[in-house]
Amino acid sequence: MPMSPLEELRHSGSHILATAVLRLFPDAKLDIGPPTETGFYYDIDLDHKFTADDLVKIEAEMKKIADENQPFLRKEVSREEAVAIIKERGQERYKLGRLADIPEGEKISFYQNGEFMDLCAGTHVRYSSKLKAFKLLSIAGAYHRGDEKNKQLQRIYGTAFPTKEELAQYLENLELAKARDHRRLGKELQLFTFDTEDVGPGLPLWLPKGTVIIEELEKLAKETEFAAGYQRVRTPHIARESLYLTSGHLPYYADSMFPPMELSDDGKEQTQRYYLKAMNCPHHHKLFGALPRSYRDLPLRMAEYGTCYRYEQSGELLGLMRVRSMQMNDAHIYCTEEQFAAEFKAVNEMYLKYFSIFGLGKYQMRFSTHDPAKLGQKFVNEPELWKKTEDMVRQVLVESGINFVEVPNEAAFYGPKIDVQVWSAIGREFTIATNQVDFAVPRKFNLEYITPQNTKATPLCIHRAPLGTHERFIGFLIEHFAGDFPVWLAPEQVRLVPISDKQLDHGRALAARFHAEGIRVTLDEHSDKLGAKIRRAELDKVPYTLVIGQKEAEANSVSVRSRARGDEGVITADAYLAKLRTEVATRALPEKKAASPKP
RNA sequence: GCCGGCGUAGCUCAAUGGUAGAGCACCUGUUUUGUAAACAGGCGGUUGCGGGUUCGAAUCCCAUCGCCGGCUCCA
Repeated sequence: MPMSPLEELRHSGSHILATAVLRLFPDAKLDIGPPTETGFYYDIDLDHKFTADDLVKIEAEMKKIADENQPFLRKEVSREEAVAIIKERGQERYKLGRLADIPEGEKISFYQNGEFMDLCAGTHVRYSSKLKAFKLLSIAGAYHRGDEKNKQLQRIYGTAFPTKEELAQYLENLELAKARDHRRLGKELQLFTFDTEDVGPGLPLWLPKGTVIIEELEKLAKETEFAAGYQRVRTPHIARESLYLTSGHLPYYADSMFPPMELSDDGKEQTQRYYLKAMNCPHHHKLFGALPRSYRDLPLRMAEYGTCYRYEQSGELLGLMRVRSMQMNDAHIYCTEEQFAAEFKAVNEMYLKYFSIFGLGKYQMRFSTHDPAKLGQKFVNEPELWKKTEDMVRQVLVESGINFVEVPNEAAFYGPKIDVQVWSAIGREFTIATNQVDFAVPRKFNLEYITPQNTKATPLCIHRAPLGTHERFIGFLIEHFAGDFPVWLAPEQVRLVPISDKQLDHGRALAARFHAEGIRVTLDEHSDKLGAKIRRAELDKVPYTLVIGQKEAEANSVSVRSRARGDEGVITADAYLAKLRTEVATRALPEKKAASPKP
């Protein structure tokens, strides 16, 4: 596959990086150095631990190599010659394995620049001097071949662009992305906090302002689900071990669950194990099974914002995006095979409706299927059901005209699924929502309904969570909107700013009125100058600041300053309230489009 | 969990072996302000926690917890 010019440049950057590393550290053993979406890296095995200082030196050496204007030369060789070249260069530790990956019959090529020669399919820029705008960014550990059983190598990341201006722009964007990092904004805007000492890592505490967002999201979900014929249920946060043995989760996921609580009843020898729930489905299955069900009850749609706990590995925690306690926009739809397509389609449509509410334009639907080689291990051993349900899902996707990519070997153990991936402002990729088919677990729970023929049948189950978890979804929204939430979600919708203390009483009366209308309003009572109060409101990212001076107080009007549009002039308080009510009720998006940058 | 880096006041940061400091925030007073920072004073730290070296440790060493950048994982 030919590389794009940018990929060629970056790939050449990684070769030049390797050239420089070998000049400075001749003992380095090279593994692999490809271009990435944002730059390039090279994986290196070396006893010496690279430091930040080393990066500076390596970068300076790379600059020299670029100035040497080395041509990149391609050389095709036989497998035997390739082995000889690798050995001659003392790079057999990883490169022989990489050579073995090249299928018999395929061309084996090396690329040479200056004294450096690397096993490489290509392609490259013609001369090293093409590499003008580049920068080494970081050092990280990376397992050889991405397998944690293998040795961990040192990975040096860098990036390169055709021009210095583009590089500068990229680096500036990285800085801008930091400013909209949800961890930083969450702290600045007082949305949530962590107390890693006494509460624990990965366990977010929601401050009142963040809780407003949670409750607005739940309101949206409840309205939407009610309209779509869902029923709400509630279940406990814990269950006995047997529940997860029945569901089959325990053998697959015990490592990801908090260790069980052992309870002994009244000093009896026998103990009971309780687990914090990591998923809601088993509880919901119990609810389905709690009553006799008829085909007339189907499709039965059971919804709950369920709280789950997952023991994520410490290194995987990341702000709100990866946490150990989470509340999920969960629901399970029990239906017949005939109903499946319509239900699955309706769920996808609900996703799209939500995405338009949040102005989420850039997303990717991933259709995850099973791997036949792993039936009975990673996936339940039901080859026919896999095929049947995967065909059904694929058909719904195609019929709905939804763009998707199909990824084998990533299904849930109980059936195929669709994940919705989005990209955060920092370019990180997240699964924000999921929609899964389950043809296996209902049977384990002996879930049945009576068919029109008075026989018993097991329903299919659709697991779906269009708004994902509060934690991840809000983390994403913070970055998506850069903290400038639409008015309906904004923790503080209106800030009243009196020009002087003389308008304080009027301000209090107005605040009380707005509050009585259900508006989230505050009054700035500081005795600062107007400019300072405006600044404070801007920094707090309040969508509307209403300035009240002598004139406004007398006319019962307000001077409206919109965060998105600036000074909008004076209107009566009544007229403003009417506009605001509409904006909230329609869940209007902010006018200044909060773009979420592409990865 | 693994590799590397980093933990100083609510926040952003300074102090490199010799008395822990600044700006912002907060509180008080003065000011009464027309669309992004008025002025003055005050409060605030067992330098993440625990050991060690030293006459003396924020600073050096060990251990531990946490965070950050990646890797692995992600129902």
